[in-house]
Amino acid sequence: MPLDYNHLTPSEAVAIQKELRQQLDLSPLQKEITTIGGADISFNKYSTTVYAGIVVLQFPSLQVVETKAVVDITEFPYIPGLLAFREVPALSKAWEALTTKPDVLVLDGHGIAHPRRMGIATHFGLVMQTPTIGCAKSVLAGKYTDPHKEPGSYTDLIHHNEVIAKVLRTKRNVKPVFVSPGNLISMQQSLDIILQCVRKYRIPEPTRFAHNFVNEERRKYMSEVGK
DNA sequence: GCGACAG
DNA sequence: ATCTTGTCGC
Repeated sequence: MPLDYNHLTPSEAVAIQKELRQQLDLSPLQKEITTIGGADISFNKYSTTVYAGIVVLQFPSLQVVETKAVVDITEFPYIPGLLAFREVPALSKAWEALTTKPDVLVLDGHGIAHPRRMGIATHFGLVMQTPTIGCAKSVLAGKYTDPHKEPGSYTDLIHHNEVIAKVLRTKRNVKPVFVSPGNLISMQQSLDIILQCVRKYRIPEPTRFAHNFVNEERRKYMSEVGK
């Protein structure tokens, strides 16, 4: 049965995070990576309709092999620290619809770089029992010093004396991105994989493609129907 | 109590 | 996140 977090109160959501967290496994992924996925959500401001999508790419060539999108309704609001309760249900449906489950999935948001180590990538990885990586565009928790300006340089994002993410400069003269493991993968592997996914833009290809894809789906759906 | 705060 | 064209800067 599909996930339904719609009628949860924030404190109930936090309780679920603390429960799920006990199953977290950040040991190195043994399997060789042949495919990688990118997941994202798009929606119209003030609307509860969300468009969730996942793009599967060949790795390391990054050629797209499959795309899947679903339209869903989300009642849960955006609350910093509880993003997963708003987006994971819809993303799970897109995941189930995939013909090819990627070896690892990159989500638009944090993995363990979260106040309770339960960012959206970690949450999704625990619920779906699959390897995930979080790649966020801004920080939610922790402190860091700016990485050098050379592409590929990085520093540590630290929270309560723990390294919770790598602050990575993907391109010259752009803000860094925050890479952290979600579940079933290590911090070092997460960083290595994301580095191999950087091409011409600041955002690594998996999430960049997913972002473009869900936006296209949203506009297409709005013109076909009217909502 | 005050400030911060993924998408 | 989303609404949006041109434009300043490396």
